[in-house]
Amino acid sequence: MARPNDDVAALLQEYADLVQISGGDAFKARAYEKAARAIGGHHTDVSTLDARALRDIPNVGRSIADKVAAYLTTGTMPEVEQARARIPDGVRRLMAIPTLGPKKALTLYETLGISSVPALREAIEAERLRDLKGFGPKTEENILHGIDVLQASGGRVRLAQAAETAEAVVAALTAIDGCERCTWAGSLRRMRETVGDLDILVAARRSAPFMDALTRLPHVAETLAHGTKKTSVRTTDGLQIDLRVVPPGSWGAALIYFTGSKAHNIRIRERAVRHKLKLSEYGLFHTETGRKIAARTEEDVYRRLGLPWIPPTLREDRGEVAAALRGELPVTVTDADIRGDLHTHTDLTDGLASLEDMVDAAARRGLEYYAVTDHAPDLVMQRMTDEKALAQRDAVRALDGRHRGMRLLHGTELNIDPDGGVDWDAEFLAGFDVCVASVHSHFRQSRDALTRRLVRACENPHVHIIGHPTTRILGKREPVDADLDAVFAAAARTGTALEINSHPNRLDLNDENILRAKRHGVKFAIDTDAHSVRDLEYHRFGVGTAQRGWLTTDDVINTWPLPRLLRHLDGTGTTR
DNA sequence: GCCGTTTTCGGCCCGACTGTTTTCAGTCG
Repeated sequence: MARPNDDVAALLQEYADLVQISGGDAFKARAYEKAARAIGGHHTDVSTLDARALRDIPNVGRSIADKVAAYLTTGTMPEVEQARARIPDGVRRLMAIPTLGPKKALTLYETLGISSVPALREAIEAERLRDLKGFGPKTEENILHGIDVLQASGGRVRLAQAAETAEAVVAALTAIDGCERCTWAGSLRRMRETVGDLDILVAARRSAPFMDALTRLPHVAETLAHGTKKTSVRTTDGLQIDLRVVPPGSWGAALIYFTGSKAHNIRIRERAVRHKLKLSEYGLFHTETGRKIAARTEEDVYRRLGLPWIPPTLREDRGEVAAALRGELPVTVTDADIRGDLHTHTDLTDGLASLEDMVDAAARRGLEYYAVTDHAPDLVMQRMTDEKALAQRDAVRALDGRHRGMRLLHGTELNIDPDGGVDWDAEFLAGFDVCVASVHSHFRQSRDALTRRLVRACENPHVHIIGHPTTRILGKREPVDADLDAVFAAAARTGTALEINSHPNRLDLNDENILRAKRHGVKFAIDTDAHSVRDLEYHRFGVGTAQRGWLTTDDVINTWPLPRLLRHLDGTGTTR
């Protein structure tokens, strides 16, 4: 279901992992990793490119280009197949456990025959790792904890993957004769950060063509159920898709029902009962007469319940029904409200695309301002220097004006050091239009130290935005343990915006933290943290998350017109 | 395996932290 680029990227990454595990040339593994990343982030669909054109992608040379071209024709890559035959896939999956890399994975496989995450947990609990060289008690503890982190996402997939699959399914089903309406519902429509399974809804008079079509879609691995009202399949990447076909007259009621959340549905059903009505996926009915009084659209159903239409992202039973009744439903921020991006990278540090390509792509997206914020020197591996930063500033200034209607800002993403300081002194920092500051190291300091560190970063007058404030990575790294209320208070006091990082692996701050921060009076920046042209599309996930946090345009600084934004940036860091 | 060139092979983001070990390997960003 994935796009060809992602498909190929996953395959190359898998090969890189297998090379690493089998102790192959580390530089070869690195080369495959770089090619995977380059292809994953490449803007054109690689299935439209031949071997020659593939070689124009940076870090893709003759060997990989030929392999990819052959794969796109034949559907297999022999080298990967051979590597798979030597090392079970479960061994590779062990590497998904934080703190467990290729060397430990191979040791576990070779000495104990462990080739799955559950088997590893069992082995640790049976104390079978005790005699293994290089595995002490702390390592066991870290692995067990890592498994917990990994499994906390419980088989749920991230928003971007779910959205991509859903879009493909909806496109396929919409093309079928007799399709009156088709969309996704469920937690994807509510934009939860992870999605357990996809709910697809079709309005049509006959269901069979849609049910059949679903089972025949590419990347469908198995059919779990096949009926007239509901069909369920599982994709090759393990995502379950439930399709329901409803009569067009029930569309609105069904959409509400299958969008959820369950708690929201219970809340509005209770309201129906109090009005002597009954709400189901088929419609809103008079309890006594059984007469249908609304069902065709969501608006109709909500209206007959005495409510305005409630955006799906608010339907979590967090007080949205009460707010709606008071007429105080927030007018939440939308994709169209986003005027700029204040956190992006280029290939000067770890981005994939050049400054020019990123800027052109931002202009195509209709942004009114765009900040380039490459990494600062303390993140040593990025090899940033004062000279490079200044040269980039000249390049940014020179490019400004290339796209009428889009203003370029030169910024940086600073590293918040263990004490809360950042890379450059005040004088140098003053030269940037916008400074994002983020934690990139020392994630496991004490709660007090982390809190002080983030508060101090907020108090730095040159820091405008705290990037990915909790540093969590879904399924990989837990949020840092800081007193977030203290951080939120400091951010509000100093006018430092907190980022809503839109990358689907981060979504940081998350909805619940946004709600808390907003109560402190914090302002937010919804940024993509784009490392490639394609990443610029991630804004919608950040916007969805912001909606779930009840944010309006007044809360989000990059929905503001440029003059207001610049005034705000000028005043940041001073206590008001 | 890629890149760049000093065109035919040498260098490849580099440093810090952790845990295990007793001088360093593995993992991470």
